[in-house]
Formats: sequence, C-alpha cells, structure tokens
Amino acid sequence: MEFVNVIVDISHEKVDRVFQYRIPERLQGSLQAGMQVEIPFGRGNRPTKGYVVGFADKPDYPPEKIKELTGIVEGSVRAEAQLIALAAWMKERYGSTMNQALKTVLLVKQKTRQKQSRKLVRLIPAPQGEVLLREYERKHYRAKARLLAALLQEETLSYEKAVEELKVSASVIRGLAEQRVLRVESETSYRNPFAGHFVKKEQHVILNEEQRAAVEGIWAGYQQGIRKTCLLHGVTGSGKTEVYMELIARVVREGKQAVVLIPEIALTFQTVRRFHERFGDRVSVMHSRLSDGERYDQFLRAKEGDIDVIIGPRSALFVPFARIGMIIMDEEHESSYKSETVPRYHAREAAIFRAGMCEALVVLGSATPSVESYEYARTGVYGFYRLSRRVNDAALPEVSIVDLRKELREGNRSIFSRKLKEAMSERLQKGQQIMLFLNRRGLSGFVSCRSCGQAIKCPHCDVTLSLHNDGRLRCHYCGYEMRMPDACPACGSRYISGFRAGTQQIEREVRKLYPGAEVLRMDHDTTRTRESYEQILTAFGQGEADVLVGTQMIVKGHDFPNVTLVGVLAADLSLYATDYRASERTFQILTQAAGRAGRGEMQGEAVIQTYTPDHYSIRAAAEQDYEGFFRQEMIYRQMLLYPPAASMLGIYLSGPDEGFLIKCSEILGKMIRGRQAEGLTVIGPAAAVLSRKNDIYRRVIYLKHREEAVLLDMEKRLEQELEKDTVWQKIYIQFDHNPLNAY
DNA sequence: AGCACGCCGACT
DNA sequence: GTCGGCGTGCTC
Repeated sequence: MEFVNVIVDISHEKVDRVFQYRIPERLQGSLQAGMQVEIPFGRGNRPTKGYVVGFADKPDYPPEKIKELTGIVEGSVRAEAQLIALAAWMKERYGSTMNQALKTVLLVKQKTRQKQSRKLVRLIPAPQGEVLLREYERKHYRAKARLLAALLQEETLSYEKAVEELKVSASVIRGLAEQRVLRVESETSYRNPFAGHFVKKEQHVILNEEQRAAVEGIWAGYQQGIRKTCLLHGVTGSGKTEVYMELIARVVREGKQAVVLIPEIALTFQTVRRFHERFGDRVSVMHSRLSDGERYDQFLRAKEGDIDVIIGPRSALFVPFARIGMIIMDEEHESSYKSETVPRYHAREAAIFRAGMCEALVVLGSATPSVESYEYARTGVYGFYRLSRRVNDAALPEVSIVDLRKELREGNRSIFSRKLKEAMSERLQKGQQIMLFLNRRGLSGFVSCRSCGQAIKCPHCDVTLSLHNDGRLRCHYCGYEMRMPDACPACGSRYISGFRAGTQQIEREVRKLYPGAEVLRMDHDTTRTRESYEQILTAFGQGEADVLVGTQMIVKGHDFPNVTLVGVLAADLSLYATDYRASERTFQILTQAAGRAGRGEMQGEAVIQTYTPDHYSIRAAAEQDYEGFFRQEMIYRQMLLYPPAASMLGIYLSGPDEGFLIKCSEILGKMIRGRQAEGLTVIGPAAAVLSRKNDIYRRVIYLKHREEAVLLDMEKRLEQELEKDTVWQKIYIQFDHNPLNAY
C-alpha cells in the first residue's frame, strides 16, 4: 500500500472528504486506520492533523500532486475498523461532517464540543490600548479597531463571538496575536470521576419464573445466531438488571464482551457497584467526564481485552472492544440517549448498527418503553419479553388520583390535597420515608384553567401554546398565535394562569406543616456537581431525612426500600410541554415515580394530584397500564403523523439578527414547499421553544413523511442548495432526525 | 478552517 | 505608484 486516505481534522463541509497522501518508506506498515497523522495541507503546506480512514495502492488523484505525509502523531492509537464504519454511517444518517463523526466515535482524543472553547484575552494595558486604537482608526484598519475597542471594554471575548458579532476574520485575530495585543486561549475542563474500591462477592441470585423465561428465551435465540433486537418490558421493580447480568454472564462465558448503556443520570456509584460485585474488576466505566488519563486507561484495558463489560452512557457504545456479543440498553425510553450535539445520533440506532457489524445482540429494557420500540416489539420487528411481576412478589403500589379542581371547589387552595396530607402524616408517624415529586419537565409558560383543567392548545398542532412576555400565546410548531384570553375558552372561568410553584416553595410548605420532619431538596440548584447529587441520594438512602422533594431527577432508578409514599404534586405539568411527546413523557414519568414506592417489604402508595384526572396518560399511569396508554397514544400519532407513524425532520435555524433570521426561515420554508414531495408535511417556520438563547435567536421548521428516506433525501438536496448561496452562511442551520425534545 | 492571490481605496 | 485591508477560491 503506497497511499493512505485521510480525513483532515477540520470540521468544515468544504474539506469534508478524503484526501490522499503518499506513505514515506520509513512508515510503510506502521500506519493503521484510526491513527492520527501529521500532513502538509493547503498552499503553504501548513502542518495539519488528520485521521487515517483507509489505504489504496492506486491513487484517485493526479499522482504528481499527491504530497507525502509527515508522520504519525505521537501516542496515537489505531481504531477498530468498525468504529470508522460507524462514523461513516453516522455522517450519512445524521448529516454531520466525517470529522465530527470521527471525533464522536474516537474516544481517546477529547471531543470537539468540550475542547474548543477558545477565548481572546487582551495582553496590553488599557491606556496603551487606547493609543493603539487611535492609531488603527487613523490608518483605517477598521476590523482591527473594532476588535481592539471591544477588548478595551471587556478584557476577554469568546472567539466565536468576536468572529460573528464583530465580523473580524481569523487573519485579523492572528495579526493582533502576533503583535502581542491579545492572546488566544483554549481551555479544557474535566472533573474527577468517583473512584471506588469494590469487592467481588460470590452470589447466588435466584431468578423468578418470568426472569428465567426471559433469559432462556433471549439466550436460545442468541445461540441459534438470531440477532433480532429484543425489548424487555418489565414493570418497575421487576428485576430487569438481574436478567441483564445473567445474559452478560453467559455472553462472557462464551468469550465475548458486553456493553451496558444506561441513561446519563443513572451512572451512579450504586449502579457500578452492582456490576462490580458480580463481575469483579473485569467491569469498567466509560464516561465523557473521565479525565484524559483515566479514559485512556479504560480505553487500553478494553482494547487489550482486560475488560469483559463496560458500563456507561451513550458514548460507551464507542468502546474499542474487539468481540462484542451483546449490547444492553437500560431505560431505553430515556431522552439522554439522543445526542444534543452534532452528529445528533440516537444511541439505540447506533447500537443496532454497531451490533450488526460484530454480530452482537441488542437488548432494550424499560418499564415504560418508548412508543417506537413498543410498536416494533408488538409488530414483531423486535423480539418481545415481559416481566409483569415485581421480584419477591412485592405488590405494585396502590395509586390514587386526586382531582385538584375539586380541591379548589371545596376550598382547599394549598398545594397539598387533603388526601396527600393525610398520607404524609401517617408515614411520618410510622417513620417511613416520603418522596414528593414536582413534574416540571419541558415546562415553558403554558396557560391552563384551574377550574376545568384545560390547557390552551394550538388548533392546528394539538400541542400546548406557550405564553410569551408580550402577553401573546404561541405555538412552537406552526407559529400560530393568539392574545392571552381573559377567561377559559372551554368553561368561561376566570381562574386561568400559569403554574408557578417550585421545589423551594414545596420544601417550605412541608417544613411549615411538619416542623419535626427532616426535608431534603434535590433540583438543579442543589445539584451543581455530580458529587452533591450522590450526597443527597446517599443521605436519603441512609434515612437521614424523612422527605425528599425534587424534580424528575429523584425518580430515576433508585431503590429506597423505606419509601412507602410518593406524592406527585401536579401531574399535568409535563402534559403541557410544547411538543408531541408530552403525553408519552407524562406517562413515563408518572409510572416511574409511582414505581419508587414500596420497593422493600412494605406496601407502597402513590398519590397523583392533577387538574386533568381523565387524561389517558394519567389514568393509564395510575393503573400501571402500559398497553392502555400505548393504544391511545398510537391513535394520536397515526392521526397527526408523528413518529413512529411517520418520520420527522427538525430544521433548526439560529442567528444573532432576528429580522434576518425570520426572513431566511421564511425563504427556506418557501423553498421546501416549492419542491413539495408527495406525502410531505411542512410545519412552520416558527419560533423555537427557546426562541432566544444567549442573544442568539432560534427558529424551527418541521417536516414529516411516512418514509425516512424521503426526509434524508430532502436534507441532502437542501444542503446542496444552501451551499450555492452565501446568504445561508450568515446563519446556522442544523438538521435533526426524529427529534426527542423540543428545540 | 486557514492561507495565498488579487482587487481597490487611502496616503507618502 | 504602493501599502495593506478584505473578498475569492483552493486544499491530496
């Protein structure tokens, strides 16, 4: 092999293709795919890095123009060819550059989004700067003057901001850097992960009948070489983890390796310990927040086959295992499996693709599967296994629904219903623990009626409208807007408003009602760091408090045997999120919350307070009836063509100039409608849910079509068209396939 | 993205 | 004339 194919380490569409280089004699045979190489690039042959993605013995480019590569980057490691194929798939499937996809997949080097936060720092003192500024103005160095003036106002600027807002080019910045007027700094920040010492325990886990049936069913298929993705639908507390561990043990016994994917938030000390106790030090964690050194260690151990099992969030999928036999995805419905940065991949899809390359089996598990996965399981695309009972035959919690409208009518204006208060007093007397859960997810200023419980919705999209500061209600899908009404359109009551209670207010109320009770609160304010999150959970687990108040983060995957009461303060809140998944998320979060109660020996109880007791997602959650919820939800998705009934493509536009952005989004909308494909629905453009973030305005267009392929094709064609006109380079455009959360 | 090339306005 | 900013196009 005389030539090597290289992806240049520059994330820009213009250079997002393979460049060929000649391999110098001395490096013959020592180059391998995935390695980083030094190459001369561009007219000035400036030294640049690149990734080796392949080899060739005949060039596809005039041989006289092919340069020789300079060398291998020190300490660079080869990657599994699989990972490069996975990156290529991600580039196609999610529309990123190959460079971005490679950086996502190759974990050894830091990822772009964490690394490249570049800053400009002024080096010269202010008085000297003033003098220089006047000189620049005199000489009409306009770009330099703009930049210096900004640096005199504030000593540091972000690199991106300077380029966009001040319209200065990189060469101007470099010029000032050379004159020692400023310095370009790039910073990397990492935190230490928890480092624990675990002991492997010999254990004899006895699986119940259902667990055994699931294990044997999946294993029988595995041994016959069937690699159809399986869904394990097990109610809360049904012991899914035991099933995973038994399967993993068998996979390992066959000399294969296993990947266990868990949601971001569930990666805790306790989770890791459970696996450690079973598999000893042949288990490790892979996490984006490991320090460089720690990550490199795990990477090496994985590569050299010192590890059989890796646990981690979605990025653990890119572990350099050579013999993966099984990929487990716990809580598969969790939205943290979808990346929020380019490439916006879904770990479920990526796991299935990677498994396909190494003949591994993917097992998805959840108490509340995503509507997509359940549909696939129901129709036989996935294998389907159920665990309908809790381990040790513990009873599912008794769930009751309290109608807050009725409480209001009967004169109770407190945030606790009489029923919940009663139940709380009883638990406190018995010394049992309580969790109070405020369902705030996806909340963005909705308006609902406190008499009839109706939220004001968009007449076109059937999602809740959100209230803006100018007093108007808007739909974040299609842009429909209306004036905030004085009375409820459904029942005429004047009691309409947004819901304003926060966790702090709840904590205060509990302390007021029960002065003797110890209360812990867990929300974004109290959990700035991973450590404080662990601390609160550990403290509560050890019985240092009677009541834990918090947002969704308290309901995810923790076993507190002494918790016998879960109170959901306003179940509706997540119903009013302004996107089509609101009902699904509400059902999931309520089911998971109720499932926290009664995990020990004692019977659990859950009280769900709501303004809409008849909504199917609340009723179904109270009855722990997934099937019932699913039937209703699928009817809605079919009618309005939301996934999985159809595929969806989000087009996100953002830019600093609102007027310009609106104009661009209108033009893009017209462009799409102009090339209207058969069966394509175009929604918007409309303001995004976060219509302005850090002074960058955001708008969105959604496309729906029954065939994903049509949307992928539409994306490709649009990208080609946008390339032609430089107007589009002044705004950011991103594509998101089957978005999970509102933009 | 970053660098050379070349056009065009201001100034010795 | 010429100095140097800023738009244009190319990179194996």
